[in-house]
Amino acid sequence: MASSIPRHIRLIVPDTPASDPPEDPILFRVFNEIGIIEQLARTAFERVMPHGLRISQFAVLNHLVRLGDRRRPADLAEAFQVTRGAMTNTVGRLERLGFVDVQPDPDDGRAKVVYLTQAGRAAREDAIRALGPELQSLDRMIGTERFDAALPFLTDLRRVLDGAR
Amino acid sequence: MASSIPRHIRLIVPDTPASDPPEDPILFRVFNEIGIIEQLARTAFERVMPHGLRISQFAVLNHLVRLGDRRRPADLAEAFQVTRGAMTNTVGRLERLGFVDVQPDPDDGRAKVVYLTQAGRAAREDAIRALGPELQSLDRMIGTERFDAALPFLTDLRRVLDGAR
DNA sequence: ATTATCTTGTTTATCGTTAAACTAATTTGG
DNA sequence: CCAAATTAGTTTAACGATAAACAAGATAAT
Repeated sequence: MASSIPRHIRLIVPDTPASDPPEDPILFRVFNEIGIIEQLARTAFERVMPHGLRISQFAVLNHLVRLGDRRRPADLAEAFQVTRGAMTNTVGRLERLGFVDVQPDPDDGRAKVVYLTQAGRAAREDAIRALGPELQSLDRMIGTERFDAALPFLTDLRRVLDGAR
Repeated sequence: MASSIPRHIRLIVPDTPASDPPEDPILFRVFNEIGIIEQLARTAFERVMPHGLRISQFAVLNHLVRLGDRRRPADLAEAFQVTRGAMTNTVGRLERLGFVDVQPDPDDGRAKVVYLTQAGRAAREDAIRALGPELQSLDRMIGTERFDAALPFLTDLRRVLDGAR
């Protein structure tokens, strides 16, 4: 068995000499890759992100610019599939950075409403500019078509996982 | 503009009435889905996992069973693309659970070697059994072929991201 | 040989996340 | 109309991860 081979010989003898390495089932492998990609992408993006923005914070800024601000934290939590506690944290940090303005909801005493500030819009532009080269490089190395082709699968997988909660 | 519509009317009036919602670039959308999937899958799996095992801990157990134990923590960290600090934590927890045995490496005074215990092998079996229904359900809902089709893209994407560190 | 460099593993601080417990406000049903 | 149930947001504890600084052993170079 492989684990009884002395260390200094293992540099020469391959790990699984006779038989192929036993493969994980396909679903394992897919989720494993997804987990690693998430980690690598997050750290790569956050490395170039301006203002010390995290992906989660940028995502909220981006959402507010694209779909309009005046959103309640609960709606943002829903949109990003995170707990409200997580969104409390994210919105609080954006507020301390001066990128959003949080007001009580005049129509609902429990709720708050999140508004973008001009600084927030600018920060989002900065972030998109900073992310550009990184994304372009990935686009060149992989090919847009393959991202296009993968999206429906990922969307369906997300929907199914989301439905099963 | 949409953001000036009173709250009680927004239930009737769609968010983006005239124009379609501006779409994020395809790469954004792919990474966004991947991030959400990672989160949902991790919590779904850990909910059914026995012995309070985390995905990261199960992944190490599984790796040791499949590829053989007697691995150094640095190699495990490399294999899973995590920092050594993270692996110190994971291996330490597995050790406290009695699922691995950690010995000093006789060939290298800096290093350690991780061995599986019988309890570790059994725990991995338990986990695979517990994960079964969850995975089968996903398989039925999505279709194995689509997982097969997606894997090469994910593997390439992971490799590119990994190479760009 | 000795020094400089690299490598292994740990520790500390920081972060985002979940889960669960909690407060306060709104909505629903008798 | 009022009690019960739901909803919005916060807080706390636990966890896994990164990054950076560190100690100690191994390797390489001169």
